[in-house]
Amino acid sequence: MDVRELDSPPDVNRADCPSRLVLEHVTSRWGVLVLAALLEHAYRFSELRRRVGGVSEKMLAQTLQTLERDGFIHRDAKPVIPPRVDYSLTPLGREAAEQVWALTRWVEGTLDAVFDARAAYDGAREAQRV
Amino acid sequence: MDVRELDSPPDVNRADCPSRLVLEHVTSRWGVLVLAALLEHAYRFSELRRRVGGVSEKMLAQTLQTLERDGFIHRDAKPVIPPRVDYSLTPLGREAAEQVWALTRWVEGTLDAVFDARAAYDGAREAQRV
DNA sequence: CGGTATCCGCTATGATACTG
DNA sequence: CAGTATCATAGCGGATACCG
Repeated sequence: MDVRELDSPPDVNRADCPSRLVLEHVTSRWGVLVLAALLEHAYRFSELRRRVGGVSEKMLAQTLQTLERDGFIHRDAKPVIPPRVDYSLTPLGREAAEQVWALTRWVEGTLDAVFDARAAYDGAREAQRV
Repeated sequence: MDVRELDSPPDVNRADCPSRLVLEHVTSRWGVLVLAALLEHAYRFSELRRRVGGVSEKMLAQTLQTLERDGFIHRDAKPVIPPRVDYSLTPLGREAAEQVWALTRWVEGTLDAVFDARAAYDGAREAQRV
């Protein structure tokens, strides 16, 4: 990975860059949490809804559809009554999930440092205002 | 405008989990691109604005303030006329930037697979509708 | 159970104008 | 140059109701 590659063909810098969209799908508010949950094991719809705190049916369905369409999630709808649908990660989705999960863990590990930084920032601002 | 936010107890699954917020800061639309740019070298405000395609002054300022407050970015305002302000990564910010940059590169590398998956998904839907 | 359809408020984002 | 202030708007996300 060479950062200098960004210099001339800065695709990521174009507003319509397609990778930006995929990135936003996997790093979206619910995308991160869904991927993280499915890293454990497969989940049914309502299980997933309980597992991921605070997500509405609509947003869960939407997130799952987006990630399924991108090839990150496999949807297995069983033709039984009552309906049963299992969601799991595809190999591609597992890679994605591991990346965002690593990032999540890193963030959690640096939370203390972030809080310190915020306190320093806010403190400096407060002092300046007086 | 107050950059500060409310803090709350841990657990990624809770909607008010603070790490979720930090994660959203670094993976935000402009956060990703700003961090990636600063991975190269320090930038001035307007340089950064040109470097990151399509960002408004307002959003760039807001993104920089948020990331500065979290301790990811260092702001160096020189008391000269005309004003000159340099932005660079802190050690913590460099770690963050490397993570999101890795994720970005991974996404770019899987774009073809994602497009294939989308074509298959859309094709199946189309066939089903007929 | 596992969704879809509809309405709607809120916030993130953006365009423009202005300031130190 | 490096922002801030103001206003306008699109679309994210939630609540609710309904369907197979």
